[in-house]
Amino acid sequence: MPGTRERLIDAAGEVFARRGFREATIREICIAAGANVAAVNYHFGDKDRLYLAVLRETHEAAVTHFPPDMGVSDDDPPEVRLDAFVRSLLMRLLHEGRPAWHAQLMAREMSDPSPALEALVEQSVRPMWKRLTGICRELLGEKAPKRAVDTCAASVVGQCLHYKHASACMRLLVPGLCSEVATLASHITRFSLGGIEATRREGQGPC
Amino acid sequence: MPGTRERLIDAAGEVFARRGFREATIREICIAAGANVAAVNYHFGDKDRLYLAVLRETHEAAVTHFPPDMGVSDDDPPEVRLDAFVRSLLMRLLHEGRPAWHAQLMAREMSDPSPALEALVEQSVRPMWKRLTGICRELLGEKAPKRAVDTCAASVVGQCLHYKHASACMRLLVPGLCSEVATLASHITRFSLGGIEATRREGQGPC
DNA sequence: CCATGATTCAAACAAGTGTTTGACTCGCCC
DNA sequence: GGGCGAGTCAAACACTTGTTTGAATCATGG
Repeated sequence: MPGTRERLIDAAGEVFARRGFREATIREICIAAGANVAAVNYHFGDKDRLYLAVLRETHEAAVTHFPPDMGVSDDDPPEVRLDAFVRSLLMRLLHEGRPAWHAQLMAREMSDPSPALEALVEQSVRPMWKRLTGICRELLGEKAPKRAVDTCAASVVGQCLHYKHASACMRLLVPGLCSEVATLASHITRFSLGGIEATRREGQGPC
Repeated sequence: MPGTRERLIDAAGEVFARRGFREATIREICIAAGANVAAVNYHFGDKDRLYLAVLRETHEAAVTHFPPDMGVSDDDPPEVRLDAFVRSLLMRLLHEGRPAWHAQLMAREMSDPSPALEALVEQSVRPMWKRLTGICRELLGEKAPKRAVDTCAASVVGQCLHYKHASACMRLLVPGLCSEVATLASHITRFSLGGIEATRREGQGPC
């Protein structure tokens, strides 16, 4: 049985990912960790610093378990790297268990920011964003305007995050749609490649 | 000066849209409405029924102010109707003020459901979903599998909702991107038409 | 074995929440 | 004017939240 501090981070990761920072209660976390309510204050100071510790802790677990490049190299064609990016993000968002906590915490921070958002964006989100915009720029061509690159990247991550953010609604609307992650990833990649190609053609003007 | 009941619904619409059902407090709503805390209990019974009243009230304001067809007819080509759908949804989500409350409440319900989600889906979301899947089916061709129709529709609304759900994050990532609604709508329409076309080609298999 | 510091515990605390109460005010009809 | 019902109000209630407290327990080195 690991120490109380580790059990608290484990339990807090699960509860924060499932209920969000505000909805999660220290009592629920401590019960799940088999610890006393005062343990959080003793080991971390307060709820905020426990949350920051969880963000720091889960970051590594996420990148090692779901490498953002999924094993493809920077020399592979951008279509392959886009597919790897989508597949990695979707798996992080929809998987269950510890390695998925970090992406789910990021998704929650986006739709309901806590004071930790800014640090989280700089630490975790911006590197992924840079990777994605790099892929998009390659697909759009070097002379594509920055705005086209950004909106295309937003379209890609918007499709992926939708299955997390609106999962409760989608389950009611189209039962069973969110279950097959691999199929969803294939669709999003194909859809996005088509969308990026259409954006590229538009930028070149009529010919 | 309208009656207390009307002022409460007005204030509650603004507060619920901005803070969500759980984060909004009766006291904040009552102060904004210039009413006593007991007024909610007197006029609506409890917080839940005030929330339901707000959902009912704002629904009409939304559809009359931002008609989902934006004036285009069912006989217009599906490309035009898709553009109208995207533009209408995006304006609802990103505008400020009373007519936008309903869409923002829907967006909040999706990412953080309250007991009212199911009723809201049946009343407001499913009709819009039916309209969108109809457009997608037309673009994909009649023999397109149901799953392709659903995933394409999800890709379209996912892109739109992203600018609402992740607005705090996107503001940090790409300042200024979320400001020009009309440009965003044009991009999403073009991107989606390209994505749907790619999905259609895939469905027909190699030729 | 015991002293000392780290850790745990039940209990309490202060602040905030939705809700209820009972007195009070106001307008209206007989 | 008097009674009456609808509406309003300050105050309190019951409950949950994060946090603190001070004693009890444990572990470890002398």
